[in-house]
Amino acid sequence: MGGAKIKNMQEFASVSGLSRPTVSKYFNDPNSVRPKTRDRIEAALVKYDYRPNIYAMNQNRRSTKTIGIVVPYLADPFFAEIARNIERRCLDEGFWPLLFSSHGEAALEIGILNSLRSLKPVGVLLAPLGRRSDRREIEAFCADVPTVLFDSNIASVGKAFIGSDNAQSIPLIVDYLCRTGTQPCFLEMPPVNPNANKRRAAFISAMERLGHEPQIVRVDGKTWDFEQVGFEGGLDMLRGRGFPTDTVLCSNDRLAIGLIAAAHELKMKVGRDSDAAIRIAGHDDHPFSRFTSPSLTTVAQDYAAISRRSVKVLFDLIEAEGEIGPRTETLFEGKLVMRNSA
Amino acid sequence: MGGAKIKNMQEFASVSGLSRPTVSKYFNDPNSVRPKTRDRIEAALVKYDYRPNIYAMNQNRRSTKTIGIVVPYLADPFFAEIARNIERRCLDEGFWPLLFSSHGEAALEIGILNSLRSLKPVGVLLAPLGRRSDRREIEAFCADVPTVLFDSNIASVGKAFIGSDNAQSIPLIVDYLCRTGTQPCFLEMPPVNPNANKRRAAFISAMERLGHEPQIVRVDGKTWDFEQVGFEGGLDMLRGRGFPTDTVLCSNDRLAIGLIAAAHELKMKVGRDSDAAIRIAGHDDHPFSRFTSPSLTTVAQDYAAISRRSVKVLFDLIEAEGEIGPRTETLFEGKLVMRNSA
DNA sequence: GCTCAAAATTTACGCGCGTAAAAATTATCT
DNA sequence: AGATAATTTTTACGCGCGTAAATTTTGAGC
Repeated sequence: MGGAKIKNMQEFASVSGLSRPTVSKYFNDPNSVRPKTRDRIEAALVKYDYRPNIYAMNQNRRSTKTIGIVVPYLADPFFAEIARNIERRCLDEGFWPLLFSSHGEAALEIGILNSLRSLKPVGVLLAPLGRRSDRREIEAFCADVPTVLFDSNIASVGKAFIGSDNAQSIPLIVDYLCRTGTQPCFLEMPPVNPNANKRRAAFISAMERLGHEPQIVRVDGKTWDFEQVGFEGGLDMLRGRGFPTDTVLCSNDRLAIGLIAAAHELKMKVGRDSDAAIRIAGHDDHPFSRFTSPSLTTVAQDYAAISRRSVKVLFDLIEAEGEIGPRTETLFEGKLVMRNSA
Repeated sequence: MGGAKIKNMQEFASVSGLSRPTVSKYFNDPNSVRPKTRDRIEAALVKYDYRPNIYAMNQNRRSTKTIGIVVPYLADPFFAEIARNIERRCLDEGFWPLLFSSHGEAALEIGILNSLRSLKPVGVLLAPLGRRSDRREIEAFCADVPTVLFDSNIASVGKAFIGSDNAQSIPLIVDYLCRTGTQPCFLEMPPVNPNANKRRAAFISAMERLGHEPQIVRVDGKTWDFEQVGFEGGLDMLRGRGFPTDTVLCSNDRLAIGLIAAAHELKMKVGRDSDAAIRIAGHDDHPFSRFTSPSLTTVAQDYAAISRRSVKVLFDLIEAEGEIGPRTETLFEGKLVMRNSA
C-alpha cells in the first residue's frame, strides 16, 4: 500500500525493475521465475497492490482457469452441499469455480451452457436436469467443452459420469425393510431424471428376488418442490384407500419428508415401534433427514466420494487435454442409515 | 449453421456485408442500428452462429454486465431461495449474475470479494457473514464497487441495506405466544450476525412491555449447522433442567427444526394441543418449516420483497453511477405464520 | 429536386496482456 | 578462467474488441 496506483502490468513491471513479460510469467506460474525475481515481484506486490486484468489475461491465454459447475436446483440442499464440496476442491487446485443453477428449467440450463461457452472454461461439471434437458443442446456443448456429468446420467454424453449405484442401494434398503417388518411399497412421482426410473426398476427386481409382488404408488407433481408433492400426494393416499402396505419406501428423501409431514398431519404415528401405523424410508441421506420427526431411515449417497471423483476425473481430463480414452461411468455404493422412521 | 466457422467480429461483419464497428454497436444494443441493418446481422447470426468474445468485450467496455451475488451459506435453503430470486431478476434485466457462497468462512468471503474486484462487476449484492466478517476488507471493497448489503447489516458499509424488521417481527410472535399460552423463553446460539442480537433485544423489550420477565437460553455451537446446534442444545436442555417455560421461541427456524427433532427424540409432544408438553416457534419461515412434525409456527421473512428491493436499489445505483444520495436502510415487516408447533 | 440536420457507418487507434523468437544472463563442467 | 548448455529476460507482434472522431447516408421540410 501507500504507493501510487498501478494501472497495468507495464507500470508494475517498471516499479519492480523488471520487464513486463517477466512479470507476466510470474503471474502464470510464480515458480517459473528465479527466486530472486520472485522476491522482487512479491515485495512490489505488497507495496503497490496491483492485480492483472482478468479479461486481458483470458483473451489470449491458452486456457482460462475457470471451471463451470451446473446443478439442476440449488435450493435443494443436496445439490448445495455437493456444489460446496466441488467448489472447494477446485479452489484448492488453483482453479476458479463458477456456480450455476438451472432452477429446474430446461431453457435456463441451455442458457447457462451458452454463457459458459463464452467463458471458455477449461472444464465443466454438469448435473443435468434430467428428463427435461435438451439432449441435443447438451450433446453439442459437451462436444465443445470438456464436461463431466454427475448425479444424473445422459447416455454417452460427456466424457464421464459419476453417480450413485441405485441397483445396489435400493436392494439394500428393500432387504432391510423386508427383514424388519412388512414388505415395502414404493412411492414415486413422475420421474424427473434417470435415477427415478432406475430406482423403480431396482425396487421391482429386488422385490421379485425376495418373492414379493412389487407395488408402486405414483403421485402427481411436476415441480421441483418435492416435499410438497410428497405431502399432498401422501395426504391423498392416506386419506383415501391408503398405501398397499404399511411400509413406504420413497424414491427420494424429499418425498419422504413430505410424506412424514402428511402422516403427522393425520395423526398417524410413523416409525418402527409396535404402536406405529406406518414405516417410511427414503433415499439420499438428505441433509435434513436427520431432523425429521421421527428421523428418517434412508440410504446415504456418498456426497464426498461423488464430488471427489467428479473433480478428479475432470482434472485428469484437463491435463490430458480432452483425450482420456473412452467414456467412463462410476457408481458409488450407498450405505444404509438406520434411524427411527423405519 | 452450415456456414464456415467465424472466428472474430471482423469476419462476421464481412459475411454480413457491414463494418465491424457497426456490428459491435449492434451487440451492445440491437436497437442502436437501423432495422434494415439489424435484420442483416440477425440473418447472418442464424447462418453462422458467431458470438463475441466476452473477454475482449469486457476489456474496454465502460461497464461489464456482470452482477455479483454473495451469500454466507448456500447450503441454507433460505439463501438458496433468495439467491434464486435475485438471479432471476438480474437475468430479466439483461445482466449477468454470478453467484458465490462464503461457506461460513470469513477468509473465503474476502477471497470472493477479491475475485469479484477483478471481474469488475457493475454492482454487487452482498449478504455478509456477519460477526465474523472482516469489516475493514468489506468496507474497502464497497468503496470500490457499488454494493448493496442485504439480510445482515454492517453499519454504514455499502450504499444501502435491505433486511427484515426484527423489532417488528419478534414482538408479533411474542404477542401471539403470550396470548395463546404460557409466556415464551428465547432460545439462541452464539450470534453469527446482527440479526441474532436484534432479535434477542426485541424479545427482551417485547416481554418487558407485556410485564413478563424475559428469559434467555443460550446453547453452544459455532458452526453453520444450526439444526445440529438446536438438536444437541435442545437435547441437553430437555434432559437437564428443562427450559424456563414450556414455550420456546427460537432465534431462527433452523434452530427450531433441531429443537423439534430433540423433543421428538425424547418423546415429548410438541404443539398447541392440550396434551402437548412444549410449544416451539421459530423465525424466518424457512422453506422446510412447513414440513416439520408438527409444522412450525414462525414469522415469515418477506423473501420476495427483500430480493426485489435489493435488486431495484442496486439497479438505481448503477443507473446513477454510484451517486445515489445517502445510505438507506429498508426493513420489511414479517408476517405471522400460524402452524401447529405453537 | 434541394438543403440541412440527424442518424448511421467507417476510419483509426488503443486497451492490457500472452507468447514466440531473439538476446542476455546464469550455471555447469573441465 | 573458459566453453557450452540451460535458464531467464527482452523484443516485437498480435489478440478481439470498444469507441472517439471523421465521413457518409438518410430523412424531413420546403
